[in-house]
Amino acid sequence: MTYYSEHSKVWVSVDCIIFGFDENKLKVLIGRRQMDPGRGQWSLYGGFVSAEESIDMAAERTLLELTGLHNVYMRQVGAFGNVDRDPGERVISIAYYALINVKDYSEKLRTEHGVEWVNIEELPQLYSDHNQMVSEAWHQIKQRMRSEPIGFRLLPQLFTLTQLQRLYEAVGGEEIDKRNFRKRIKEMDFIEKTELIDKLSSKRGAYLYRFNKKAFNEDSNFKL
Amino acid sequence: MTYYSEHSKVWVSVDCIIFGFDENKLKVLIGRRQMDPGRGQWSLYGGFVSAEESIDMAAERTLLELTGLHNVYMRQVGAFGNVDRDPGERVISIAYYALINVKDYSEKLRTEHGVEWVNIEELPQLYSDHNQMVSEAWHQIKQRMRSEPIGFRLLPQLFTLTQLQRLYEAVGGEEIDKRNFRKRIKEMDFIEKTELIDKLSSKRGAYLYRFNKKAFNEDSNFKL
DNA sequence: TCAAAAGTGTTAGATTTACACCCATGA
DNA sequence: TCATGGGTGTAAATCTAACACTTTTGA
Repeated sequence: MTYYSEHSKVWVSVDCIIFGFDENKLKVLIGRRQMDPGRGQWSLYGGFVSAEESIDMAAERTLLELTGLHNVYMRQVGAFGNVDRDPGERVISIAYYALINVKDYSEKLRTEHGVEWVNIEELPQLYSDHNQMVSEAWHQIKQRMRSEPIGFRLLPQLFTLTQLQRLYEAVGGEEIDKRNFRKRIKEMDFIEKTELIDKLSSKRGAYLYRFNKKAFNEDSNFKL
Repeated sequence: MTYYSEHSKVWVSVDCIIFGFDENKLKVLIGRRQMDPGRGQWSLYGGFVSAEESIDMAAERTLLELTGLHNVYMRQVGAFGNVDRDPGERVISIAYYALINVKDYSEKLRTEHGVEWVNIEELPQLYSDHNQMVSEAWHQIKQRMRSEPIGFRLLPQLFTLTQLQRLYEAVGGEEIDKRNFRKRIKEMDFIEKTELIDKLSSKRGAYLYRFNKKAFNEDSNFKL
């Protein structure tokens, strides 16, 4: 308290927009808020930033606490700091989004925490300014997914081209021409066709592909 | 202190990356830090967020304090929150960038505050993580200037096409073909040619243009 | 008279978009 | 046998990028 003691401090929290992709829809993980004020309202999952951790670490810790997952793709959305954004106290919150494969999140843990995957187009009203955070995060991944190969984080390691296309359609919010899409994919050598065939989603079966991160780092140019 | 009292609070500050354009260069306003720790180091201009103001208001207040300017284009860059980013105490800082016309900032006020316009390519080492803030802010305006007509904020109301081109070159960091540039400008009807001629920067003289905001809002499609 | 900046069109190449049919299989 | 999703190529249109000379005028 030596330098800045004449200034007042505030609570700082992090809120996580956890994106998943399932049933051809972009989903967000939300739950009922467990504390006052606003107990019982739909909400993003968040937590307070403690004195000994960076804001990035706080976001990672919060995500880990909820999902048990490490090494997740997370990026900051921005700080939300209206004075009355939280109905209880003055809290500044920093939003982060995370991209996970829904299959990596155990149903058991999910239900234990009482959170649910909800279609991003059908979100209920959320606590505080959380809807705004989600919109902003969605906007950001829309942009970023065109120029960086981050979409794969939302898919299993092996995926079909149709799955990949549906993902891009769900995030971008509009249909994509199948042939044009596949043409562009074929130009990216780091999206590798395997000899494996997925028989779950069609009778004929579809080739499974994988994203080769190492090949991407050498070759590295992505554009969709 | 009723709801969240078990959690610790932190100081939150705002730091302003104030961009200007002069002598065909993108410039940033920096000054010598007036307080400990780090007194005397080159630094962005900033201030603490008080309990009664939003973070956006804190940024506006800080900018007003330094420049006397209202209604400036300001956007949040993001939150910077490493534990030891500030050498004195744990402070989370939210960076904002502002775009101003250097002519709108009186030399008198500027010297009173002891700040200077420095070419963004030639910035010295700045206090704390301020260089990182500047890089990130620069990156963001580079992106945004291609899709939104915000560059005009850095120019006088009346400007020549060469000035506009030099601005885009300075921000983008690469040369632009003159004819292609002017072709695209001509397609945007909200960039209006006036009958006025600027004789300062060339012997022959160049037509002055103005950005018509109202026309833009009706017509509205910008791409550079 | 010459240096310095203003102003002006065309063309080749690259990129983007639109579009329709056959294939393989399980039910 | 038929409904379902998998897989494939071409052509027109649009966009982008490259490029050079004439004009004006103050010094």
